[in-house]
Amino acid sequence: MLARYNHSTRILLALDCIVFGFDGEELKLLLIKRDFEPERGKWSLMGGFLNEDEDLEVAANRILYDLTGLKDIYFEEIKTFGEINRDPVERTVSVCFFALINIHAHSQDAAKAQNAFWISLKDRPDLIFDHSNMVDLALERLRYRAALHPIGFELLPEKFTIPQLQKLYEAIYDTPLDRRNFSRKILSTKLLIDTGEKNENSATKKAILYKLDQEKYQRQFNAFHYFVSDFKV
Amino acid sequence: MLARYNHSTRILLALDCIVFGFDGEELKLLLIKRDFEPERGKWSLMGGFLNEDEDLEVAANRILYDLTGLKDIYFEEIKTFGEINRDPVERTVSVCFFALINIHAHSQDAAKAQNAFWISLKDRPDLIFDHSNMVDLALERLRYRAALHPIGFELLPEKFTIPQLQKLYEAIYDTPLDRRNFSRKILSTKLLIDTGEKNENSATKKAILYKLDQEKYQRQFNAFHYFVSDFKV
DNA sequence: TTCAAAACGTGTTATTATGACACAATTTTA
DNA sequence: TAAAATTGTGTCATAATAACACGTTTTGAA
Repeated sequence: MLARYNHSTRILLALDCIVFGFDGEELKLLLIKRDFEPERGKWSLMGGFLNEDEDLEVAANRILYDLTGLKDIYFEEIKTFGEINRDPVERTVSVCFFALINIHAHSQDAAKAQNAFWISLKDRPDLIFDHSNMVDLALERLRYRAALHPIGFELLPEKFTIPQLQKLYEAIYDTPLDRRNFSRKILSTKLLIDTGEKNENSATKKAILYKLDQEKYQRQFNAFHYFVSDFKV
Repeated sequence: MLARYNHSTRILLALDCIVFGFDGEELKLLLIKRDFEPERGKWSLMGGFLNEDEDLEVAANRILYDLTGLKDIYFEEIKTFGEINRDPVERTVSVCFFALINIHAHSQDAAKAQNAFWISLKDRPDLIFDHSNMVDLALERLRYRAALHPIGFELLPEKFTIPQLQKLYEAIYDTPLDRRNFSRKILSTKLLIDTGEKNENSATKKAILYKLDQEKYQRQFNAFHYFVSDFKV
């Protein structure tokens, strides 16, 4: 054994992830129906432990990949939960983060292997440990971020319409938004490119399909936009 | 030994804290001149290890108390740093947070006991490990938060003038602000109460001393205010 | 074939917020 | 007593916002 610090407490470090998805109508969570101990049969977030030879960020990507089959997922760290008794099995400190994915793009097989299911936010069950608190905080953070930064696009397919984007924002904030003001706001960011196509799935007037200007998105990511202008955190 | 998870990796968990202070002119950091190993003689952030019987948040308060003699300090978690080789002594994951204190209110004795000194942000030395990255991130986060939330008050004494507050914001963003627009902005929040007193230390026109409307501050904390309206994150 | 219903795209207007700038008042000191 | 520094308040043109109206496209029922 090499040199070590003279401090006895070494702790199991977990990561727990809130995965948000959007089906066009509602905001959803990818939750695990546990077929393993502890708390078998109950619902929880997807999680895992940090390995000895693994960066924390690498571990987060690994856990997301195991759950969704996707790489390069958008995620943000939220908070590290470290109450003594948060895990009844053993003292565990958990680094918690949320991820945004296109609900139609992930691997069904990967989700199935983890016994994971999409659950509407409005129907969310009680979760084990402090996972419900984590979801509360994730939702708060998502609202905070999405009000100012264009992260909502991460939840949509490559091509999307402005009404779809609006429905997403309405789902995130659980509030109706004015169609005309929202459209003006979004278009003023110049982040959207008209693909020339229209949404053929519509039963009424077909909406214009846009795609994100990826280059401008990366460049302007940190500029405030106030997507939901009357939103108070 | 009670039940444990079947996972071998248990890790030393550290906390590192960026303490910001403001002396009326410049934004400063409370840094440690290390008289202990490792990296004796170099500069670092104040830190410590999480104890077995201690909540993470309690540990953060303990570390801040040991450094400043203050309780109920304003602090926010920033990020958990978990790269494999971030600490050359032993794998250590560090929960990093920043704190804001009134530079004149803390205990000189406590700081002296920790060999801590106030260093202007502009003169900041290289720090050990990844502590310089932590400071960068803390500053970014402070700017982000202070642009939208009235946390700047945490750095000032109980009674302060609007010009003092403006100097603080100018120090945080390292940019000049328009005196008249800033004043209008701040007063429009209705967070300031005129104490009826004036700043007797001034060599010219004495500015009005205000105090924070604590009740309204707590209530409105999460409302956006855009204190620095042309600030881009 | 036509018309009603639903959803989409764009425009108008009053109000408020912002950014740039001017001027008068206070205090100390030369 | 006047100059210099600093503070408090005001103005104005422009931009952003919130509330609201109208015409267009598309489907499907009459």
